[in-house]
Amino acid sequence: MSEAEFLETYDPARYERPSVAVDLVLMSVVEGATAALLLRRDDHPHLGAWALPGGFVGIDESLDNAARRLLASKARMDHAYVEQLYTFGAVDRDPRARIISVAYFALLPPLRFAAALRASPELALAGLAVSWPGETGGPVEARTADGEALPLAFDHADMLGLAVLRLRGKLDYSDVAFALLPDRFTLRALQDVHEAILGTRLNKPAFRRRMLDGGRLQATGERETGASFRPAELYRRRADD
Amino acid sequence: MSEAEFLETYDPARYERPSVAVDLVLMSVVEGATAALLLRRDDHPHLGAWALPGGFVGIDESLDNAARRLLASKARMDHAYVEQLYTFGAVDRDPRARIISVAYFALLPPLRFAAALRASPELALAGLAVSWPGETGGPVEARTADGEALPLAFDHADMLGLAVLRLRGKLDYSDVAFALLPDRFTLRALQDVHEAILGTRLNKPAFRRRMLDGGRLQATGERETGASFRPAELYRRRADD
DNA sequence: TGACATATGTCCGATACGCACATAAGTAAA
DNA sequence: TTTACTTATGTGCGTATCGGACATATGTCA
Repeated sequence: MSEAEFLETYDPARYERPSVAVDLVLMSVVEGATAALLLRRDDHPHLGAWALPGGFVGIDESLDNAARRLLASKARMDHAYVEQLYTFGAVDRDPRARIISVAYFALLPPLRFAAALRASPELALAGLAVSWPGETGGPVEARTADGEALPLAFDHADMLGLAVLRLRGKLDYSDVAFALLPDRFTLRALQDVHEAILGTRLNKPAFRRRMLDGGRLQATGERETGASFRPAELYRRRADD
Repeated sequence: MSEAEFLETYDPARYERPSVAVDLVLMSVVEGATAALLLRRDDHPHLGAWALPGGFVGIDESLDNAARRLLASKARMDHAYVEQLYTFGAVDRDPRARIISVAYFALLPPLRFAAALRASPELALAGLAVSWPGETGGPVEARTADGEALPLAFDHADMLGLAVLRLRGKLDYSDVAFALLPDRFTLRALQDVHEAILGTRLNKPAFRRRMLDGGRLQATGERETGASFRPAELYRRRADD
């Protein structure tokens, strides 16, 4: 039997299949704290709770493309840093049906994040309240700017927790921090991003040394404007070799 | 409309659904090198190529349970270290149909690995030939003990590559190395596991200091037997506090 | 011109690591 | 019994890195 003949006789309908969805953690650092964009559910289940933007994966669409399509449709964004997080497959995670969800996260610099928020009025900004230190892991709460807790739908608190955990783990050896900053930024702004993600304060001289010796930064010779004190030099991410 | 009423009217069949499978990287360290268990395909597609053990996810079965079920059925094993790796969702990754595969890896100590190999004669031991240094990432080749390359089916070379990458990344701050060793082991055996995973040689006194100062080891007072030279002390993993 | 706030740079002590080397403790051969 | 041999175990030293205190630089603003 040739491969072509085999394919004609293969019947994938023999197995009952689950639905597959993608959920998207749209992250940024706003005023020194990590934040994500949430959608208030106006349908059952979890009516009134807050959920990550998501949608079902098309039958002719890769997982990565589904994530990018959601990024474009929910946040009117392209060219963001997008990475697959984890796949959630508990049987009862969605009471409607058996739905397996592949969680992705996307990193947006502050201006794009704010623009996405303006472009889609149904989106709300939620600050992430991480109650565990370091790389412990666990669910993460969402709060309004006033500190009010936003109830999260499904297992989305776990998705937020994994996003924070992944960011913390990749901070030292990848370029995720740069994806959360404009093209040009000061070392102080870079340190603010690190501190927001890690949830700790960092020693300033040591941080500067580490970044400058790391060779991933390039000085522009320009300085920030608008400061009422000595303006800091602007750096950009060095192009990959 | 109550949530119960909503659920009655919800129709998941509106969307055409992909099949969801789990593939399992059964890993160990054998004779100083990383190895995995492969299955020779006797069906189309990729007839004759080598594939990871895998299977479809039952409609009433969580992803984690599907991975454990495969571990039990393919390797007659339970109680192994099992962790989700990544979900592969390219549209054309399987010519039969749209099949999304959630890759898991399981870590087996050498004796269990050999027992699984004996218990399932259709399984073959494949050495992993990692052609990239450090945390670069990329596909990984499988070889027989003679060095002969085993052609891999589907995107399974990428799954093997991700398993190696994940192991390298977690080696320093997690207990994955202990999952690849018997209950009692010498520092030399622990170093061999580290070197096999990292693909580099490590400095012996520095490695010993790092492990002993790390506080995750507990000396047993016993010594290895059968060596024709000074026997090393046996350690065990310290119970979590 | 001087106060002020932050940026930038320097110095010092503590710690971790690579590495060379010394010593210990078994087996096996002389 | 003694000696050679091999690996385990321990020590000392130079180097790199980091936290932290401190000094200096450079802008705005009164």
